[in-house]
Amino acid sequence: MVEKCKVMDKKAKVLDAALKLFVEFGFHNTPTSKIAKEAGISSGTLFYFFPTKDELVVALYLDIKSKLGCEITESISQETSFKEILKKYYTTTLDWAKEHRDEFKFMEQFNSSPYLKKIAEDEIQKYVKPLKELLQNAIDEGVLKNMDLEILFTLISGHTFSINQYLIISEPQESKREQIISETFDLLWQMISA
Amino acid sequence: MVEKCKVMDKKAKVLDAALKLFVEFGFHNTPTSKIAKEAGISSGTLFYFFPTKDELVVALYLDIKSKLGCEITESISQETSFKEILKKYYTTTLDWAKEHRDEFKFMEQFNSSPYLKKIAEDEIQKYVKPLKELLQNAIDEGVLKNMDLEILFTLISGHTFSINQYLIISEPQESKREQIISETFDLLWQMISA
DNA sequence: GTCTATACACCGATAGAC
DNA sequence: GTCTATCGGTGTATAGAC
Repeated sequence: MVEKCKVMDKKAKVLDAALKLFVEFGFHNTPTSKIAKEAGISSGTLFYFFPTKDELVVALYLDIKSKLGCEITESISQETSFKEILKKYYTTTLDWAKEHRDEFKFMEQFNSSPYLKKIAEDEIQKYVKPLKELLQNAIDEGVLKNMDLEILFTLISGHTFSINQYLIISEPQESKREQIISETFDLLWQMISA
Repeated sequence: MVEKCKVMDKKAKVLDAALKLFVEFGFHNTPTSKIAKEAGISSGTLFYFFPTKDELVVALYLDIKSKLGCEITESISQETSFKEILKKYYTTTLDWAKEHRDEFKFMEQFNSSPYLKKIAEDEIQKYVKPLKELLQNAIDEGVLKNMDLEILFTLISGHTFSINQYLIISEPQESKREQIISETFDLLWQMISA
């Protein structure tokens, strides 16, 4: 047990260091030697935990994805009406992105890179399936416009993503921020609700 | 003149080759030697035109940006009403993305990479300024909801971008495609119009 | 302007001691 | 599990002939 904790700790330190450096310099301009140094370990130890650099990159991505997934699942568990659930989805994602700026930036970089091919399709779907099921129900119940599920999903993701970009760049004060989130959710809702 | 044409031709070939390889393998997994080979020239010649690999990457980005900019400027010149202009903006962007898949994929990769820092802010703004002015006018005239210009711009870009992603992945038939574009534009319009 | 040949730095990964 | 030392491969960029 003690052993395992130690392992996780080192692994986590490597992932932390890698995240920080990847976001600043990009995957390729970040040598494993620098990651090891930043993590406070030797190069040999890094490769003991992650057999290749690629595996490290992928592991980091999956780690972040799962953390965000947990956060969202937890936050929506208390809501009941569909609109409230969706709003929670929206706000939680934006809040998480604010508190985990590097993680978001990294995911963005990863998603639009050829690395994405290395991830199995079902691994990707795992995190979006719950939301898609929710949306399908809402369509069936006449809460949302009767449109193609994939388009609907795309619209919501795109909206969330772009408002997130805006919030990151403009850095509004907390009260202003909440207002923007609330108002842009209303706009989204207006677009997709029946 | 003949000299200049020859130069442009070689440069263009390098940019073509680089685009193709970057999209498939990513920036870092594409050595300059392979770019030169794909372009049918020697490594030395490549560095004669582009002093560093970074400059090549940036030049490619600016080249693509400017081509898309031209296309849009041209296409909207004949429209008169604001709604028609915006729709033309929307459809032209999506059509261009369809015909220039690699270019779009590359821009996406570039935009979410640390390379973006290498581009001057005004260089980026150059291409978005015309649209922003248009939007400001529409707000002032009461055609669009009175909201923050930057948010409005973000919303439109995000919408366009995400529908583009959807169209690329789902590859609908031409008639279906046109229907999707038309309907999603209506959704966008519903969201932003006064 | 274009080529060939090559310098030389760097990086990912391994070997082997502890 | 962790370190140090190092190898082999690769990639950017240059030098110099044509």
